[in-house]
Amino acid sequence: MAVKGKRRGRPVSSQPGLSAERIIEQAHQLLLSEARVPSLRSLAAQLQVDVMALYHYFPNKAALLEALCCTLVSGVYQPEAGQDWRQELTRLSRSYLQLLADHSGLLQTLLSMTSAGPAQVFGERFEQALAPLALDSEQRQQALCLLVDYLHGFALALHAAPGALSLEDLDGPLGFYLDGLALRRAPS
Amino acid sequence: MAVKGKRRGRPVSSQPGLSAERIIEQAHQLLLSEARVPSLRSLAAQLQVDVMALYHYFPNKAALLEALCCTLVSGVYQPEAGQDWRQELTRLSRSYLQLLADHSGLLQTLLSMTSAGPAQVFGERFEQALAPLALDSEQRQQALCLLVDYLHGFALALHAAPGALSLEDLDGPLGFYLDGLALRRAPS
DNA sequence: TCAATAATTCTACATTGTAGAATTACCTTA
DNA sequence: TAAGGTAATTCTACAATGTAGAATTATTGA
Repeated sequence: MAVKGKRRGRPVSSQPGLSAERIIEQAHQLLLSEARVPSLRSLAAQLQVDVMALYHYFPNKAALLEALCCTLVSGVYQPEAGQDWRQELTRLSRSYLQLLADHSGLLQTLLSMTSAGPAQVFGERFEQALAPLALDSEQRQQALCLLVDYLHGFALALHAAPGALSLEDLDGPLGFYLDGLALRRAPS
Repeated sequence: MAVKGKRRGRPVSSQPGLSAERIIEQAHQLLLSEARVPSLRSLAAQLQVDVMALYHYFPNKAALLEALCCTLVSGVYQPEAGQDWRQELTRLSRSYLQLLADHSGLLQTLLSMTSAGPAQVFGERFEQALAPLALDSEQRQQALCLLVDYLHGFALALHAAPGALSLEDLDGPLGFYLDGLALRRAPS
């Protein structure tokens, strides 16, 4: 079914028309307003277009969601050099968790992307924020894994049991983590 | 549709018949063999029973999966008192992660259960393993959150990008975490 | 003996993602 | 300028899924 007996076939190209960008933007809005990944049908309905039109721009739903994920990197905090590393790492973590919480339906997609996604960017910026500590590369790697997977786990908990947990509950464990990092910088 | 024109209505009670236990056990086997949560139809097919028969034992699929989760607690390592806390915490974490990895389709269910599940049990046994450290309760709580959510995040990554990650990749970050804990026990 | 209740199958539906074909507009080249 | 190819769209259809509701048959308690 379509959007109400619209004329079939390619439309005249005067109107703005469909585009990958419009699709993604609309998907993003729906994701935020419904707080879950929209069905292709509801997405198509919002765009006043037949479902199958979406398939002209993306091979399948997963690809569409990946594309959406790629647009989210701007929400990841960019640490400033020269600032307190704890503060910068806290801001970075908060922004990333906020992003995950706002798009919790995308967690799976997020994690299955190997590059160019927010997870990747988080990793890069983590390194920047952590530079002042001058840890060796192995420790940095482990610290990153611990933090990023922790944040993913936190987001998952937030998603699975909403109400039982809130963003503020990040502070305690994050502080604990940061303390551990700090102790490591200055071995007695 | 059923299992091929089986006689309708309640069956004679000589045979073993269906039960919540049989359903859960079969679901568990399918979960392991297909490496994903089975559909109710495939589950019913294995049990040679109509799909709707399952609804006599569970109000819905989520409840069935929760019940399954409850049977998994036996897979969580029980720390022994008097042993090295690092070793015990490592064994505990490994066993829990293994459990999560073997049942990754259940992550969501796992986290939405408020009690009696493996997550709960992990928490309790974490406290036991950590007793020798004599941390104050706030630090214990933070340490637990950090670890458990980390493990959930790790399991999610394992699930979303299989092949990119393996269980051994736990060791680095876990060691990092344990070092942090150790530093905290003996403040200089 | 008979009514209630337990355990089951059958039919049906809404929702989802997606394949394949038909339709119409646009663009290039002869 | 006509024709053939390609781009962008709608339509129809299907399979998979969870689940509601009713029909059917056995068991049990009064």
